[in-house]
Amino acid sequence: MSREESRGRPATDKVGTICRALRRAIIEQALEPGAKLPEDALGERFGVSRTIARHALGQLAAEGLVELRRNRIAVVATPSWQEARDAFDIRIELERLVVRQLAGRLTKAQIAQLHAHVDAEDSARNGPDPISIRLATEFHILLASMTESPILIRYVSEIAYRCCLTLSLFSRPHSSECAINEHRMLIDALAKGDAEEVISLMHHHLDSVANRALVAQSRPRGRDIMDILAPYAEPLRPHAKAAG
Amino acid sequence: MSREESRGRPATDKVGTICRALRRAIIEQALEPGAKLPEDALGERFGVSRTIARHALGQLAAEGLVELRRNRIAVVATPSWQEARDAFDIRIELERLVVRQLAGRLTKAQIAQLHAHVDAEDSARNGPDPISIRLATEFHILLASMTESPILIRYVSEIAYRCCLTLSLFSRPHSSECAINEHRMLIDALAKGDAEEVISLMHHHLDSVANRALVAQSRPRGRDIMDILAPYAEPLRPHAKAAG
DNA sequence: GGCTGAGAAACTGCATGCACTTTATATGCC
DNA sequence: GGCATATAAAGTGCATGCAGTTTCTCAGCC
Repeated sequence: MSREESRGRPATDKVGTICRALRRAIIEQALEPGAKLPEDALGERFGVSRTIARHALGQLAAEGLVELRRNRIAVVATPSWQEARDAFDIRIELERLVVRQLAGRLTKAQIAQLHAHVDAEDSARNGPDPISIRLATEFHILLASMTESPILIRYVSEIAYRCCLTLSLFSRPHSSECAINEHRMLIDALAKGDAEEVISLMHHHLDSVANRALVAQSRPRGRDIMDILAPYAEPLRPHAKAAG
Repeated sequence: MSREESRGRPATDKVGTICRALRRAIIEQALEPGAKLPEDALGERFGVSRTIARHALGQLAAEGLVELRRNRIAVVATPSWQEARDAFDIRIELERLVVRQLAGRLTKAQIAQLHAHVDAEDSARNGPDPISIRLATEFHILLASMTESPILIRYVSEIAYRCCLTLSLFSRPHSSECAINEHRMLIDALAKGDAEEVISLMHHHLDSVANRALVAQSRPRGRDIMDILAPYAEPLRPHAKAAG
């Protein structure tokens, strides 16, 4: 960890800056799913050229936060309910790896850091939903980052952001108390070092989050018109629109 | 799966074309880890401008196949032994999801397709190593693609490619017979539908592959000089080279 | 009034050009 | 000859410009 600072903040990494900004805006729902992201506007806003903005959009698309359609304006991704479910399934497995690796191996400083983060979640509890959702997400990313496994960190972050995005789509007014409590229990179990217990707690926790959010395919708020109307659609005439 | 063709082959997707080509070249070891990838050369080779080549490199870097250092020529990634180990750990979990979801749910056509692929692996057995490694990797990707879960497919593909890359770094002359046999057993178990058995088989299979490749930190062939020399380094003088 | 279609505006796809950084080469010095 | 330094070559970082596509706007028509 000496000369490999590669992922730090290399001098003036404009693309990275824009990515971070957009990522945050998206998970805080400042940019809702479906929101348009024209290269020009982005570039102008961040004081760079379209080239850079475009590159950043490409990265975000690779992470699944942005949808890129040829010759069309990029938009914030709107995951389907099924994709959300899949994302959570994957996330559960990945975070299982995280806690398995971390159980009983955290330093005092790290445990303090985790507690501090949950404290922050606590203070934000009565604030706007998006903020507490973001903080909850970042708790998991903080956890992952303690594994010091770059690959695991990247995947957990990515999938956590994606889940965060779907939360904003499907979740009702967010109820964060229980989640915060579960975070605290998680920390305690990690400190105690009982791997089995931690894994079970994490599984239960993520399952709860997913279920609180995705129960019964709750009305997909910003979803595509075609999907929303699907149950209402009477077969008029085989109109051969997208028959392929 | 009607109007969402987004990831198909949109008209003339130059970036995607270059990505696919490079990806394949990398996992077939036509481009070894550490190989330089100058934007100019790439652009010229594929008949596009640097802009496009650059964009493609960005995507591959996001996948972990390419390393991008500011102001320096991009190179094919050289994962460390630890990263390789981590990658396989993650892969095991992801592929567990795949087979869990697939057990007992494959159509006859799909099973035939899988058998056909293994047949191809068989024919390539006496050919060059890189080809059989690639085919073995693609078997797993084929499997993943049958889940029809875009997220899972993407993650499994990505991690499989990464593992494939590390195989080329650490593996001794590749011995593929057993892997092929394990693939066949996997298909049979999937067809039979015993989820537990399939999961166990897959776990064992991937573990074997990882161990065959990564035993005892076998000499990292193309690794960084500094790492190779680390065990030999005597503390000369605190030269304050990269003390930060 | 509502629908259709032509033209304008807005955007993306991509190549090219210039400034700056790194790397390779050659020169001078000891 | 061996090492440091200057200089050229190669390469990246980024902005800009043009062509082609999509989307918006509004006049014309039923």
